[in-house]
Amino acid sequence: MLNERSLTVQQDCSECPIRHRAVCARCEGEELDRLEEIKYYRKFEAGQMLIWSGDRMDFVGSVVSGIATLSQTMEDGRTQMVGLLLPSDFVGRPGRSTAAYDVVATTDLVMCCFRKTPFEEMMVRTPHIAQRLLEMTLDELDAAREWMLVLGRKTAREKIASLLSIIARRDATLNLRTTDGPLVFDLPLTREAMADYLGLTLETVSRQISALKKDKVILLEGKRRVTVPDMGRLMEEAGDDSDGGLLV
Amino acid sequence: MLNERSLTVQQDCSECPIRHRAVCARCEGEELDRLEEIKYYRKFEAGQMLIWSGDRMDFVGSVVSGIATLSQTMEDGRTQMVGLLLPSDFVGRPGRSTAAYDVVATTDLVMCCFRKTPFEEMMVRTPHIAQRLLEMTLDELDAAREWMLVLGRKTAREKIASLLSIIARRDATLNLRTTDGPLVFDLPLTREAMADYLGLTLETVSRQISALKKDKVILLEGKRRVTVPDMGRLMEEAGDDSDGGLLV
DNA sequence: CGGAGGCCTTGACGCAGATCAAGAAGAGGC
DNA sequence: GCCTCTTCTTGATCTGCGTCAAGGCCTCCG
Repeated sequence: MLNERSLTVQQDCSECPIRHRAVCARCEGEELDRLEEIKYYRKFEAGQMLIWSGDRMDFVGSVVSGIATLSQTMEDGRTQMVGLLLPSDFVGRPGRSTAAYDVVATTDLVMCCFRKTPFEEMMVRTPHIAQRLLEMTLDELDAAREWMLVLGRKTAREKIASLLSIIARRDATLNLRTTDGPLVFDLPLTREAMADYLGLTLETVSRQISALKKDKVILLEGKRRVTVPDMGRLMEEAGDDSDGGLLV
Repeated sequence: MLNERSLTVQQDCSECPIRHRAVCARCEGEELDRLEEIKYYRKFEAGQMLIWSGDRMDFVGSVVSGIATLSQTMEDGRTQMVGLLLPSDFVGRPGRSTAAYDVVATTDLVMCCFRKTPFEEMMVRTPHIAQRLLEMTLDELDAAREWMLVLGRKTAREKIASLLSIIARRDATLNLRTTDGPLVFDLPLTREAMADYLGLTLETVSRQISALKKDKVILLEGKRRVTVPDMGRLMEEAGDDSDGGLLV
């Protein structure tokens, strides 16, 4: 168990892979220099808990690489994932001192952190940061609302298809693929994490994935590698209009 | 049917009931004067559709009085409410030209509107607006995530209790009541709207309300007037910790 | 090589909530 | 007053998904 280990690495902002999508995207010149001064990196291992709901938060930051999940747990153990944190996503809330959710790394993870107080001070003086953060927050709000429809009204099969199509689309944009060929990607989540995201049990997730495979909507290679031969078909299964996909 | 009727009224910002909670909350002096210049009021009737998902949006604004709902509908008619708009809540998204959701007035409604382009221009020059909007958006995001737990993991009874406790708490803060006496309030939603919010059918909503009444968790006077004799009890039924309520 | 522990799949069964259906309770309108 | 329309309640039945249980397939480690 290397639990509390969080390594430090260094990197120049100008070479940062999330430079133009993260909270710093609009900053240039002096603003960026100032951010560069106060930033520091932290590295986490797959499975490690970054933040416990209710804990004091003394930093905020961006995911540089890897994937983390945001989730809530009830006293009796029922848990619901409320967000998926991908590279460039922002963690923490300026103006709030304790964390509202559990944050767990599902893969090895690198974060670019800022101590909260200096960051908050900077936000007041640097409108570019607040503007970008507003834009990102509005996108997250849209994603959360889209997900409310999934959780509230879709069947188990539609839920799985929705999740797969989101991951597929995201993967396609990250890797700059065209959407007309068959898509191939790896599931970044266990069946249990998928269940927590979708409001299902892991058995139901497994059954529905098997069903989609049997019906040739997807192909599986091992348990994690998915091929989508026809994206339109998958989106039909998700119950979405095949034209307008709102989510990132 | 007085469908497209939208009356104009006038009011001074200094006497506005939402002056200190809406998007304009942080503005003073010249900033407020400028906002006052470009604002205009619109009035809608209960049941009227303010905005259709996909429509061009040429304004943004704040709910001054009344209640509206934000919802999404699938092609086959399944609908999910994704937000409840109360006085001071903001409608519309700067930087986006079409509406993402349907907005419907559930009671008579007054909105304080700004044409989108002038508002966007003002936002760039007036950090106080963007700051306040960021704060409000973060609150909404928290509310949406809280609701994801309700939709994904709670039972029908817990869902109803969750909704009632949110409405009760909200009503208590608006009317400055203490939380220890019995609370009385009117449901602002039909059973069907509650079902759309909770991801249930209206029959299930009706049955669970009857069950909570039978178990003396709530008392009913007519179909809409609710009394909560013991708020702690209601929150237990909602599956929440009886101390920490995160929602507004 | 064999055993242990994660992760995943599949089957059998039960139940919470959906669906279908009938009718009650109000609120207007005439 | 009665009629109509909307909203709500309640009952009977059905079904999708949860629950419980068994076992398969990895990978890691001795």
